[in-house]
Amino acid sequence: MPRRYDPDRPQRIIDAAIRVVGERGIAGLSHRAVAAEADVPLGSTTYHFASLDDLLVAALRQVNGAWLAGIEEWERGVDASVPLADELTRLVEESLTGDRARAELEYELYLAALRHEAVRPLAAECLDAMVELLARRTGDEGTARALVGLIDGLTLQHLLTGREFDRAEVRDAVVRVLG
Amino acid sequence: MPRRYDPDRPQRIIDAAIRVVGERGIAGLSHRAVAAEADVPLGSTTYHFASLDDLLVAALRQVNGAWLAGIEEWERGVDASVPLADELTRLVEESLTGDRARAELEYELYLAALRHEAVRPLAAECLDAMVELLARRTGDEGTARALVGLIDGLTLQHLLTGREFDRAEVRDAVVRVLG
Amino acid sequence: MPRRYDPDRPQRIIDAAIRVVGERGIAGLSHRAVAAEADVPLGSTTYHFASLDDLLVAALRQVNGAWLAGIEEWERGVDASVPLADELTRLVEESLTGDRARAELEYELYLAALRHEAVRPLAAECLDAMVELLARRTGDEGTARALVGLIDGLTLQHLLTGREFDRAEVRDAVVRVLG
Amino acid sequence: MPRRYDPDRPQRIIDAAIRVVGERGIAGLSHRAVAAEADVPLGSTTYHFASLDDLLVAALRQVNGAWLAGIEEWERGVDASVPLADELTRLVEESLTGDRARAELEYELYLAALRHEAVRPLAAECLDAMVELLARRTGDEGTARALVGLIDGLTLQHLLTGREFDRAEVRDAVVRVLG
DNA sequence: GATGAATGAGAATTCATTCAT
DNA sequence: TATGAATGAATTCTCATTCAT
Repeated sequence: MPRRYDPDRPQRIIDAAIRVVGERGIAGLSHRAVAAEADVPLGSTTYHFASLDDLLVAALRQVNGAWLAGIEEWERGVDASVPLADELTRLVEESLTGDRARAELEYELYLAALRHEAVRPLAAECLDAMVELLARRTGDEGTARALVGLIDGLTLQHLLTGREFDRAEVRDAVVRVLG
Repeated sequence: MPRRYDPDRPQRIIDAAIRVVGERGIAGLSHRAVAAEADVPLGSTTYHFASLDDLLVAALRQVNGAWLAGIEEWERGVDASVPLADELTRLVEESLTGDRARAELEYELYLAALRHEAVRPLAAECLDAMVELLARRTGDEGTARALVGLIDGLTLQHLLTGREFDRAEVRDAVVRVLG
Repeated sequence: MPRRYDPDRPQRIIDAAIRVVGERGIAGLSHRAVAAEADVPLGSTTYHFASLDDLLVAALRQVNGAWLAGIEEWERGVDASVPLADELTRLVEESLTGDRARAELEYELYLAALRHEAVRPLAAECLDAMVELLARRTGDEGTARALVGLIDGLTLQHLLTGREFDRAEVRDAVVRVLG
Repeated sequence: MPRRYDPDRPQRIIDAAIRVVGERGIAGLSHRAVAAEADVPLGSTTYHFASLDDLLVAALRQVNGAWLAGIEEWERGVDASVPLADELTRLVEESLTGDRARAELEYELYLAALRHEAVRPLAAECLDAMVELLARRTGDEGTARALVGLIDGLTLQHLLTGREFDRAEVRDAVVRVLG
């Protein structure tokens, strides 16, 4: 087998890792699985990412980045003439009715951080960024934090129970928290 | 070595499994680890629980039961003369300032449910029970669901960021959701 | 492949480990090599000896035992009418002109103990046993220790330089240490 | 990154290799470990030393050289008015009470030589040099060889058993071998 | 000349599960 | 019924060496 010159192999390994986590969860992440998914030799994954933790963090950092970009795009698209509650409800709805695998991936990040020391800063960073962004709209950090909590909690409920998304109910709760 | 008469060995195995999950997370659950923790032969764990999933479900079912019992005890102790928001804030505070390992264990249940088909009903049951219980107080399921979401989300925030518990802030959010 | 009932498999694994160390040195000891040599599955070696250290210690303990038995046999065969120096010289000669692999194995034990925490007690035990045994003949521990040192050092010299065994020279040195 | 002009990089790699062997033993020697310790790129170690054996031999040759220099310095410092036994005892004492890591390193050379074809000449050279040097004092090669054996054997005993250094005992043995 | 990248082999362990006793 | 033994697959990680740049 020829030795391929492959300058963005690290990036391809990260992408493969994200797909693996998306499909099998963080518990299913392994050097082998990633190597197979990226179609690179096993040793290549450990060459570029010395430990599985390194790879996990690199992958989650990228997921985080994409998530933050999505949020910021949402913010830029917010219509000032529409109540914030409507726009937030839309955000939740799009997250839930869109790619379920992606939503699961994002929440798996949160929960993995509970056990994974190395992942906690990533999750915290995500939370903080979301709070800060919402605080710019609400003018009040406490309210922003409550909103993030509410949204996260409701999203988890839906992911776990499979209940249908109820737009009015979510909107109503958001309105109340906004005060 | 005499074959000991040991009628509650299955229970002791479950208890050991809970300790193992509490210490190492669900990813750290293994027949071997449980057998060592319970001080029973390895074969005993597979004899009483044919697969690791069976053992995991049995353990989580027990954790759930204890959690529900705790909630119900909280409900019985609720002072009708005190605003519900105060009692709920106290509930969150006690969960966060008490045994962190226990809180993590409960949220790890959520994580497991995201990926583990077999665990999802347990998580859903827990959520539904909490909603039902709160609905008895709020008189309204939608509000109860929003409350549960808010509480879960805020608890996760605290577990992940390590931020200090801010009683006034939490209480304020609960008050708003209660309407 | 049928699951063989094989009650003395642990012993066979130890024997295989000794052969492996004999042929490739302690650095060449690996689960794989032992499994192949013993003709058992790889997992079998780790089942019976949880870590490679465990296996190494078990193997060296057996080598030690055989060595001690050899020394004790030598002692029982010592002819009281022959000067001790002659009998000791014979002991060294037999060790050097006999199975070179065995002699190397025994000295590798000594030297491995320098780095291997787990092996040190074994080497020390061997040394102490030899000293005690010789002290019974010399009546004096200090002399016994010097004798053991001399014998070990000369043996190493021969193993390392490949110099021919010079009976008179060795005997002469032993005589002097005996005083 | 500029290509630095670094004419004694090979020497720095050797020094790093000696430190690695000193800390982790010969079994712990690897290109990677040396590259990290010397703070040079991995490829640099294989560029200057084509195989790991080459590097090991270069490192041990240097250790040998330092050891021989130490012995020769000892010889030059020998006080003719002091009995040779006293000076030899001092030599052993200094080796044992000084840097234990250094003493271990020197005896690890012996271990390596037992198994490593390429290292044997180095060990033999060391032994021969010491014998020759002592023979200049004793006037007799056989006695010198016995002395070297005694010293090596006693040193090993102390390294392995951790017994306290007993000056009188060692001196007594040396006196006897000197005849 | 010099070096980062690449790779395939092999290292120790862990493990769920099966099966003979 | 209960359990120690057994096994094969999979785990992470390390490594010597080669090679394209």
